[in-house]
Amino acid sequence: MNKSNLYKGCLEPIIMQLLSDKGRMYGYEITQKVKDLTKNELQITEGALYPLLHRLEASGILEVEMENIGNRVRKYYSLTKSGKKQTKIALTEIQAFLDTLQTLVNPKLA
Amino acid sequence: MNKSNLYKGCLEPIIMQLLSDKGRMYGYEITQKVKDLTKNELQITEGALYPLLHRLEASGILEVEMENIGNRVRKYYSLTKSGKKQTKIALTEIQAFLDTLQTLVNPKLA
DNA sequence: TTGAATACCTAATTTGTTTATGTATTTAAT
DNA sequence: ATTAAATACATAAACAAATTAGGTATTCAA
Repeated sequence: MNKSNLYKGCLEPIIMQLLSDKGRMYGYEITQKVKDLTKNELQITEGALYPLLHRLEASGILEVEMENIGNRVRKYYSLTKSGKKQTKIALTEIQAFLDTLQTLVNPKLA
Repeated sequence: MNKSNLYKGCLEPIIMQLLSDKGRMYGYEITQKVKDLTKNELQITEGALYPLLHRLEASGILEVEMENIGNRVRKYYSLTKSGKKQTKIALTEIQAFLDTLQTLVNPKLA
């Protein structure tokens, strides 16, 4: 993540962390998991999620396995080897970003 | 801040917090202060800052005092009464947002 | 005297969202 | 049996908040 980006791109590390934790997930599952984990605070919209998953796949961070569930197709995403490396970096960066924001927004806790 | 906004609008509460803390500041001073406080991690661009200050002024959150420093004009911004109320709300919201992100990105610390 | 720092500003562009819309299957309720 | 809600994928248009790039002008330091 570009450090000068004050805000954008939090969705990407969130998804990378989840996949790092769960091994593999499909899109809809991710939306539900985030909704669950955040007690409905964060609702990932599909319009944000699916294009992002496609971008991460195209850039070699994620790989996809199709699975047939009844007559329905489910697309399971997981981190590639390269994706795992980049996840470590991304998580370190977003953690630094959150720490920075935290001290700015609540300097008493600094 | 819209809770479903995964990212946007962190600059706004940062500025509100700073003004809440310092009483009054001018634009350039804000950029330098943030740069300082974050050890060069966050560089607020003027293209983001000035339009935001103008928006906050237009919406009655900030008020402005012009001051002549030599031949130069400095615009000091401070929170209005209404702005102070909204700052409390904004800071509570961004804190919740940061906590949420924190647990997602590092569930071990949850 | 010249470049860097101070101090303001805006327009065009980029980017990552939301909103809206679509398809189709499966499950639960009436 | 029928219908609504949930599951599961997807994309296009619109939007908002940033970046980039440009501008003006003063002050300070080399």
